[in-house]
Amino acid sequence: MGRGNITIEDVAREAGVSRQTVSRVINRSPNVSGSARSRVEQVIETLGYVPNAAARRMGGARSYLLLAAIEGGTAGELAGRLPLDRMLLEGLAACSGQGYHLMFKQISQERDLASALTSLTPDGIVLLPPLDERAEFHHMLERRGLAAACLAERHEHGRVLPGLDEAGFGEAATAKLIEHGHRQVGFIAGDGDIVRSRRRIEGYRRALAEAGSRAHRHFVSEEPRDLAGAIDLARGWLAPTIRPTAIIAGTEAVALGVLQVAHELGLAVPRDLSLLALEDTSGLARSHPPISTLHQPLGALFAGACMRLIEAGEGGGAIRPQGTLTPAIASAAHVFMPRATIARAPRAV
Amino acid sequence: MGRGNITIEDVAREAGVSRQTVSRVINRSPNVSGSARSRVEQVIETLGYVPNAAARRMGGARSYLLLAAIEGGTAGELAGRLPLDRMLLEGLAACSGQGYHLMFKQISQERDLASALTSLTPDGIVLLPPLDERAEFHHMLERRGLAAACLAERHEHGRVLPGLDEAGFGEAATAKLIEHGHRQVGFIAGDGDIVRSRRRIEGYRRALAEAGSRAHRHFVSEEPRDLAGAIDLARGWLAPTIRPTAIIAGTEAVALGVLQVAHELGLAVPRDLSLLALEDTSGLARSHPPISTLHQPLGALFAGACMRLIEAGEGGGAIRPQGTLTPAIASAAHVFMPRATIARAPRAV
DNA sequence: CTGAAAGCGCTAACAT
DNA sequence: ATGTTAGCGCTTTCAG
Repeated sequence: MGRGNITIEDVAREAGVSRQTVSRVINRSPNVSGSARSRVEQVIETLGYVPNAAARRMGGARSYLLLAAIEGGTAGELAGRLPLDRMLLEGLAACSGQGYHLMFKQISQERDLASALTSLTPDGIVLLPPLDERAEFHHMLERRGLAAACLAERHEHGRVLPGLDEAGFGEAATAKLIEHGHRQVGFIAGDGDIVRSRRRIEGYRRALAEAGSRAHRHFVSEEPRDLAGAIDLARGWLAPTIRPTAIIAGTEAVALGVLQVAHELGLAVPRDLSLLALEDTSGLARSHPPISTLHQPLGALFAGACMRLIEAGEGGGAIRPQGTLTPAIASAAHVFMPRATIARAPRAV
Repeated sequence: MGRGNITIEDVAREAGVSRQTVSRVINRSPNVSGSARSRVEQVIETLGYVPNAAARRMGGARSYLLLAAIEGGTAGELAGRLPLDRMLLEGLAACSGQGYHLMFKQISQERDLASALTSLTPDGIVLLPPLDERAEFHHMLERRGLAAACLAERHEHGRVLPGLDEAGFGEAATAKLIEHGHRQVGFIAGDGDIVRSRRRIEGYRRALAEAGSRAHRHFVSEEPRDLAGAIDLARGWLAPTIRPTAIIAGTEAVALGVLQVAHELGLAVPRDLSLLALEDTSGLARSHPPISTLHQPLGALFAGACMRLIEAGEGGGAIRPQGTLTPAIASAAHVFMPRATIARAPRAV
């Protein structure tokens, strides 16, 4: 027994069957008689047997390991890019529910990916943004026949591409306000991923242009704003007579800042000003009034990606290449949290 | 070559040595001639060889895997307890720098721990709070001869116990304010881990009592406060003539709330009111004025715990039991970030 | 449906 | 200093 752990051998002996039968039971092979199966399951329970993951992999089968690839950079640099804490917890829940393990790894170059793959031989890999846009990575994975997944897919030029649809996200947020009669909609980017902010603004512009508004020429702040920056900007926008009737805030800090300025200026929210935040935090749920959000549920999207990878693996023993992955149906790309900061636009501006 | 990966065998053949010599090179064994070593290293580089982690474990040696045990619960429940995103990133950096892998796992009961250990056979395990106080877990690890580490240790009743010294943390924060002449120091707990908040308050009380103050009888809020709650409370405290001259805020939200109330009431910060937050976030660094913090660098503490585990393993081939772990010298238990919200107490209250 | 044999890639232990 | 041998625990063959 080597290090004293209970092995498949122990279970086999105790149950009076061969190792192979035990193996079939733990791998849910159909070719096991009911009696043998129940006996083995009984012994497994009694002995508290747990298969050794490394040995399992060595047998040449699945590794029951999923890899989540994070972009390179220090903790400080990556701060706020992705809600890694939620993704970790929700991904863990999805994986361990299926008997899978989950491991995160920072990947900068192709060789990092190659090392991780040969060293760990995962059954699948989730390319977290912005790695999901690196064609080289997809190629390498395809070459190795490894299942890959992204948080979501976007539709562009009639094609389906990997990556979050940030433009669509910005568009949807804007549409939500337009629905309520707003035309003078402002957009303030928060600090975080600048690239993603830009894309959201594209969508915002598109939606406003289609609605015949020109607000996107005056009321956009592309540069990242923190609380103080948002406050400064909001004062400039909201004090004049001609002002936005609704503002989209990229982050919690921006939303709180705008809300504060509205208070200062005596603007009632949402009567005089509607407010929509693009991330969902506890602070927003508890402000006065609580702030409505349209956000990407990245934790759920990540868990969904893990599930798809697992299903792809379970499918036929062999792991299907990335192309055959089922679409991200598990969770919506964005979720609206109606709270108390969206109302119909006032008649005149 | 099985799945097409380069194995130690390929390297050995190419370098004209035995597998064992290659193994010795990658494991930094001293018993290799310079010529053989350089030849092997050359081939490894050329072929891009990376050892297979599973096979390495199977060889009976180290697994080069560290496990971080998180308490059970959903992502929502655990929100804000621990800065898992930072810990993940900083831990990853520490581990991968040493050729180690890092895996997080939620552990609720003993059997979860047992499963994780037999399934993954990690070389060491970090018990994240509050798991670090579960004696059963320590016992199990000791029984298995597995190295364990916590984020930090605390000193209590003359004994060294696992776990963060939350009381000492609260005490240090209070002392910092007392140093500046404050006696009327308030404490507002944020939402998050209630148990930890309580302990901090213990330390806070102790420090004030020793300084001969009775402020801790009036100006303590044990119950978790969010932004709105903090604002309500702060209004009650700061409007009267007899009021705290300094406030310790458990979280960012609380600190920002207090600051807002100070503004409302025309209290200058820090002239009329000093403010110290117990967590360090970008929002605090950017408020007006930026808020001073005394915080636990949990990311760094976690990375330090990983390093200690790795060193313990490297030490003598066999992994040393937990008792022999070196203390957490890598990083201080708390870090003071002087910004602009602490000043000497006003003369009269 | 079940068992026996062979081997995954690596490293301890033992030789040399 | 280096090579040889024997597994680690499991799963894939391939036979019954």
